[in-house]
Formats: sequence, structure tokens, C-alpha cells
Amino acid sequence: MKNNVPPSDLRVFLAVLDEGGFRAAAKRLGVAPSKVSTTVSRIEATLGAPLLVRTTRSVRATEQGRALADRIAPLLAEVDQACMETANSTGRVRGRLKLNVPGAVMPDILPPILTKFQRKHPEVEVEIVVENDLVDIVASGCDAGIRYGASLEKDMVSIPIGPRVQQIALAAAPAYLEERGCPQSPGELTMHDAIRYRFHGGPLLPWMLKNGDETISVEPVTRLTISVNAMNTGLSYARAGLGIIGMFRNWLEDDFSAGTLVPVLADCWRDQEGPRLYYPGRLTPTPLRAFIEACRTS
Amino acid sequence: MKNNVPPSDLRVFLAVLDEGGFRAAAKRLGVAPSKVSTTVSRIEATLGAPLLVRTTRSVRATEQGRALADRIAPLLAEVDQACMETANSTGRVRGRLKLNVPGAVMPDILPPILTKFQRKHPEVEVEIVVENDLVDIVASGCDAGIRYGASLEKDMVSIPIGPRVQQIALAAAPAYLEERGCPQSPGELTMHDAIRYRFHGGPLLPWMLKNGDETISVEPVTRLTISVNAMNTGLSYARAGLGIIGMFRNWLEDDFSAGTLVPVLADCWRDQEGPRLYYPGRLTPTPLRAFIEACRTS
DNA sequence: ATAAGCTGTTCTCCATGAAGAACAATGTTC
DNA sequence: GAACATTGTTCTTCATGGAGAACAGCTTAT
Repeated sequence: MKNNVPPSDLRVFLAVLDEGGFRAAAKRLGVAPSKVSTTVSRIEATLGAPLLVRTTRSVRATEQGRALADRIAPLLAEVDQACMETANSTGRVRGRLKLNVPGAVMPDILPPILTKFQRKHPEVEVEIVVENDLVDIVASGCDAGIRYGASLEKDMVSIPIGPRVQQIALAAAPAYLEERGCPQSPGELTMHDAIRYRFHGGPLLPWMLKNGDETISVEPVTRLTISVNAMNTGLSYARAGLGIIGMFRNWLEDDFSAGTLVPVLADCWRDQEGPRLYYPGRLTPTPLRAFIEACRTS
Repeated sequence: MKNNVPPSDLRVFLAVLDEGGFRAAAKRLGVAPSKVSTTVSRIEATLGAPLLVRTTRSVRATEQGRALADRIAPLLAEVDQACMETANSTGRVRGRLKLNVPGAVMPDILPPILTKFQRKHPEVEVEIVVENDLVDIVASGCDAGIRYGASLEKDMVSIPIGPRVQQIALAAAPAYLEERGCPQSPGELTMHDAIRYRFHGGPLLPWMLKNGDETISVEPVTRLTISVNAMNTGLSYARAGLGIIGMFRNWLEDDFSAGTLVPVLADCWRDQEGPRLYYPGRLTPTPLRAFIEACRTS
């Protein structure tokens, strides 16, 4: 009977309410905003009742829309749960795993973990979304995310992934050091130009250095601030002699070997907490659960 | 997450189980069999589990398919209920009404009822499916059906629609009566040729006639048996002098007026139960409820 | 006051899913 | 045993739904 609303359409409607907007819902569902718009309009036409009030810049449910959403959301969630359990009941780890990760883990942290994981679970198809600015994993339609230093969102769980610590190393081009001198103590860094990286969400990668038995925070003169996503850009400027760069040591190894960058105050480098895997605390699909296990055992 | 099965697909899966086959499910849902086939296959691929075993000529659920169906069927039914109640909450009678009716009610019984109904409820879109052979209203994807003399199916309710009784009239062409003589009593009918109508499902329209104070069943010599759907065919043969025809009086009025057919044994005509509206006993959409009310008050 | 950025919606075009036809397989009837 | 009827599935074609672009409207920043 054509009076029925396809429950898949209802899931679109629920996503709009969950995300607070059509574009956010579209992003989470991996569809175009126009589909979300036309789907909600079609539901309203079929039921003959407005479900959403679209004030510009915000969406909110009507009374009827809220009542409908409250009633069907747990039902559709349980349908998803039933499907997931059917999928899991085969005992095979299969399906798709979508990870939202910063560029920073792309060169050398994630590849070995993924390679091992996919060899162990060949039926899992992995999709990597490289993004730095977005913290909300669910809103981006991903199963899990990797982040440095992000605070824990509601209902999210985090475990370490990759190196438990990473050293923040300082480096400069030989030409820069010949011109400006090589600092002999952390205090001298304030007289130098710095190239600093900024995490998503605004915080700079801090320059915390060891000074004898203590750790001090150094605020150098910042000539350039770059998103952690644009890793290679920062390295290029550093190689060009723009200043002293502060970055994860593993990123700098190739330049050290090639001589294009030289370590600065190597004895003062201190450890930084490594990246963490974030995922929703419940409704864990089998592929994600297997990946979590792979992270725990690596 | 692409691990999710669209719940609309699950509805297709449930229809296959309900109807016991792919083609029956396709008919009920108003889609092509190929869509049902590919939809179920897609669900099985997504979940990585066979849900149905398709022995040729029969379909049955696997253990996992049965478990999944048992769990999600009430959930999706409640989702439909929630939508229906949202639609009803506007207080407006709107939507679609799909009726499965025999051709017998098309000329003069249904039109006045529908005309009145649609004038009262202009927002309802009515679709009429003319079918005689099929008894299962739900399996045909209709909201309700009209039938003569059909037995009550499980969970179905019936109310009279249109005339509470209809007379079974006998008639013949003048030329036939001149040649064979005009029967003076019901008993003489056995010496005449008959044109009889058959209801869907096999029973013939019985020739029950009054004989004094009693009612007798007459079994004439049947020259032609026609489905009630082919009403005009039977009339044509009768006009051509093939025999005495037995049919609802309202169908014969035009021929009586035109003189193309003449009443036979008019004093012996007895009343027959009129048609009935059949509909599922629960989950009554608003358009159907309004139509039921219209039938009750006409 | 203007520009920029973001929203939801509408419109256009095309890729995809669905309809329809054809097929292979099986059970029933003659 | 052959013919017939029906099934589920596969293949081909095309109509439609969705992506993408553009639009109108609104809020915020300059």
C-alpha cells in the first residue's frame, strides 16, 4: 500500500534530527543534501503532516515529528541490531570499516596496522577518510576515528593505537643554523624563528622540552603555523631555512638521514602521548570490533 | 555505514516469507519479481548469511532467516503503525485506497458509492483493480475487496456493500422463446438450454427459484458457463438466442427495456445475498476506514 | 552596509536500479 | 515420456531517483 512510508526514508528523517541539519545528516549518511531534502518532503507529503520546521540555520521537529521520531527511533535501532547480530552469527569478520584519520598517521603509523589487519581479515573492506578538522566521528559517517589529544566525546571510547608515545623533535636546515647559530639550551629558542603545527580544533603542537630534571614549555617566535594535515608543507619551509620546526620525530627521520634537516637540542626532546582510536561505545559492528582487537594486540 | 541493511529491503524479505514466494511477494508489493529476487540476494550478501532456501516451487526460511524475520517483523509493523497514526493525527482523510473488485459490481453498484465517497473525501486517491479469481485481498496488495459469497478468510472482516439483496432474474431472447416455448413453471426449465455464470473460485451462480411457498434449486441443461467477469459476453449469447440466462436483475434492466431479452418466470425470482466488502481486521488506514463508514451509511 | 559563509531547496543531467523479457529448472498433468 | 505451467534468476533496456550545481535566504564578520 502506497500509504506506507519506506522505513529507509524514516532513517533519513531521524538522521536530520540527530545531526540537527540536512547537510550534516547528508554527510553522516553519505548521500547528497538534495536527497535528504526530497526524502523528508516526501515523508511529509505521504503522511500529510509537517515533521520538521526549517527555520533558516536550524531544524527542529514539530510536535508530530518529535512524537514519531521518539517512537520509531528505537524500533529502527533494534532492526539494525537484529541485522548486525545476523551478520555476526556467521562467525566471519566481514563487511566494511570506515575510519576517519588525520593525515599525521598516514605515512607510517596506520599502514602497518592496516596491513596486518587486512591480511588477518580479508573479507573486510576498509575505507579511510583523511580529515583533521572534524572531531565527530559519527557525524562524518565513520565507524571510528584516530586523533591526537582530542577530548572524549559523549558515548565515545578511546584506546591507544600505534606508538604509545611519540617524541616531539626539533630540526632546522643547516643553512639556518649557520646563519642564526645553534641553540644550546631550550631558553635560547625564544630568540629563533619557529615553524609550528596546529592540531584540528585549534591547539598548537606544544614545544615541551626537558631542561635538566624539569620540563618547560617554550614559546618561540612563530613565523609559520600549519595544520598537521599539511605536514609536507611545513617540512618544505623548514628545509628552505625559514626556521626551527617542531614535529613528531618519525616524520623527520628521512630528512635527518638525507641531511636536509639537522636535529636541534636532541637531548631535550620529550615524549608526547601517541594517537588514540575513538569509536562509539555501543553497537560495535564486527569489522570494527576486530580492528579494535588488532589495535590492542599490536 | 554500509553494513546496515535498508529496512525497506527487509520489508521485501518479510513479504516473501508472508506470501511463501517471490512472485506472490512481488504482486503484493506492486513491484517486479526481479526486484524481489535481487533485493533478497543483496540482503544476504550484506549480512553474509543465507536467509532463504529456494527449493524450486517453494521458499522457506533458514534458521537465521526465521530468527531475523521473527525479530524484525513486529518492529517494522510498529513503524508502519506509528506512521499511520501520524498520518491519522491530522484528522484529514487522505491517501490511497486500493480496492479489488469483481467486474460484476462495476456497472452500477460501485460507481454511486465511490462518487459519493470521493466527493466527501477529495484527498483520497482510489485505485480499482478488477479481478475475479483472486480471493486473497492482502496478497494482491489491496486495502479491501468486494466479493459475492466468498468465505471469510483468516483475520478478515466483511460488511455488506451496495444492495443487501439482489434478485437472480431469468431471461431469454424472444426468438428463443418462440422456438422453444416459454416455461410456465420452474420444473420446465430442465427442458431448456441455460447460460450460467460462475463465480471466482468455482461455484456457479445458483438458480434458486420460488415454487409456490417453497424454494427449489433448478439444474438446467447448461449450454454455456461464463465467468461473472465476462458479463457482457453472456448477455450477447443470450440475445443471440443461445438459451435462458440467469443473472442479477440489475444487469438485465437495459435489455428488458430494449426488448432484446424477455423476462422468464418473473414471479419465481428470489432474492440473493448482495456483495460484501472484505478488509483486514486490523491496521485500518484512514482512507479505508472512511470508505467502510461510507458503505455502512449507504 | 557589504561581503562571506552556511543553510535548505530547486533544477538539470546522468548513472543506476527496476521493469520486463527471457531463461533454466522443477513439479504436475495427460 | 512429453507437454505444460509455474517458479526463481539473469539479462537488457530505459525511466527514474540521486548527485551535483546553482539558487535564495539568513546570520555573522568586517
